Amino acid sequence: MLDLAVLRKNPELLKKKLQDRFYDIDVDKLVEMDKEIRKNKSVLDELLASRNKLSKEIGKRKAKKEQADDLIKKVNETADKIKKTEEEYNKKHEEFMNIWLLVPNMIDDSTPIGKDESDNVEIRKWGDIKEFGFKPKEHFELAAELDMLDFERGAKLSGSRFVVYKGLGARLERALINFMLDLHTKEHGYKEIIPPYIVNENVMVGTGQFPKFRDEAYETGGQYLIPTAEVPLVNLHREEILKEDDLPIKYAAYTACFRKEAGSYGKDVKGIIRQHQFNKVELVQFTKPEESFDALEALTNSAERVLQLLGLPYRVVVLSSGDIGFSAAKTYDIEVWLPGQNQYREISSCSNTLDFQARRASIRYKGKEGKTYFPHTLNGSGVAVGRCLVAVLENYQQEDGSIKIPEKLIPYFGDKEIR
RNA sequence: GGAGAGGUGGCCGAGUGGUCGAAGGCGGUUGACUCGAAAUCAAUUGUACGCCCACCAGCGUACCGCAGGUUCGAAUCCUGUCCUCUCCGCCA
Repeated sequence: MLDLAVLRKNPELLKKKLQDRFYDIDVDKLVEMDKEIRKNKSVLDELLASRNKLSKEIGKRKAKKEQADDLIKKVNETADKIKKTEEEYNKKHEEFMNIWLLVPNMIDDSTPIGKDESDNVEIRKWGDIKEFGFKPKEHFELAAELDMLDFERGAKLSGSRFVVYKGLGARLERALINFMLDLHTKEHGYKEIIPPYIVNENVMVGTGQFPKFRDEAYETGGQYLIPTAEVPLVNLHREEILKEDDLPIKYAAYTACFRKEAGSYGKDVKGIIRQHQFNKVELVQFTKPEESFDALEALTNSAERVLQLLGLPYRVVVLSSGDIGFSAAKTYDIEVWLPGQNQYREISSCSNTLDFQARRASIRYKGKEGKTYFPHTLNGSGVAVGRCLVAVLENYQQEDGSIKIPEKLIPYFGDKEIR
């Protein structure tokens, strides 16, 4: 949620920012609605004030055992008007919020303007792309030969886009999770969290999934399966006022994630690149506003270190205005090199949402002088575990179809190779 | 799943229809004392929205889990709902 001050003081800026994202929202109408709501509020407050005053007067008279019928009559005359004004105010306010919650964050000036992912800008590359003396296979071919992934049985149990990890496949996934969590908690200063996987509706609103992306979420008994640990981690401090000294707060969590992937029909149908359920290690930070962009760099670097230590080549791109997510002002995607696909694929997405989520979830902190502020929230994958497993398989495959395990992962995996 | 108790400000805790945004305590902040700290004393200390002025400030409204209702007036009464705790049952 944006600061209403933008709407009141600089609607032209908001219009431009929405245009950059190719959003079609009637800003003038919002300005008009906001004005009307404030007017209503003033009228309502005055009515209530006069009622309160009279009621107190009645109380005083009754205490003195005096008649107050004339005052009661007077108050009763305004009762109808108060009710009507209040109802109208509530209705208008709700109408306004229904639209306001659909307004995306304003992109930062460093976010390139562009219509989609083809306008993302490469920032840097890391690692040497290995020359194979043979045609590298895709991960699902390798996994099939090594009996690591079972798509048929995944489909039997749960339908398409579900998979069963088997044997060394399951072990490799688990090793990656532990490796990542240890790295972030022991070396990057994150506190490990195991959050609930099912959350309430307002929690989904807090991080920006709802109301706009309701179709993406699995619902269960009026609650929702988390599409990312970002949701419970950011909302951990919803409706709280933190202390300035508490910041920055850094959380890391491994969770399964659940997404309906509506609208991605026909995309990535083979393998585990796009699943309804997948594992992810997530990083979240709460920072002071002036520190959030430095924190975004640090958070992205922390995610990159996972790939560096595993020896997986990648590049970092900054997302364009047409590709960036709803809540983010600036986002770096980390794309890992997949030799089997012969292309870079997203393995992490690191975003600064500024105070957008903090406002939605009502997360504040009290500064040293006693004023309350909204912290900035950041989130990033550190990294997507399934896609990381794909990257390990494809980058470390040998001509005979076996997989070498990256040096740093061996203590976690317990073997030097899979064959 | 059954039975009972309870949800009040950062925390503890009083308050059962009227000057209660709410006693008291703890904590926080500021000042005095002190070379400094502790102790002590004094003052101050909720959130959101709106109005007004932006030097400090000031005014109004709402909020005592949440949503309704009764009433001139609700933290207090009524209804619904959510949550927490205790005991029993079940269970990883």
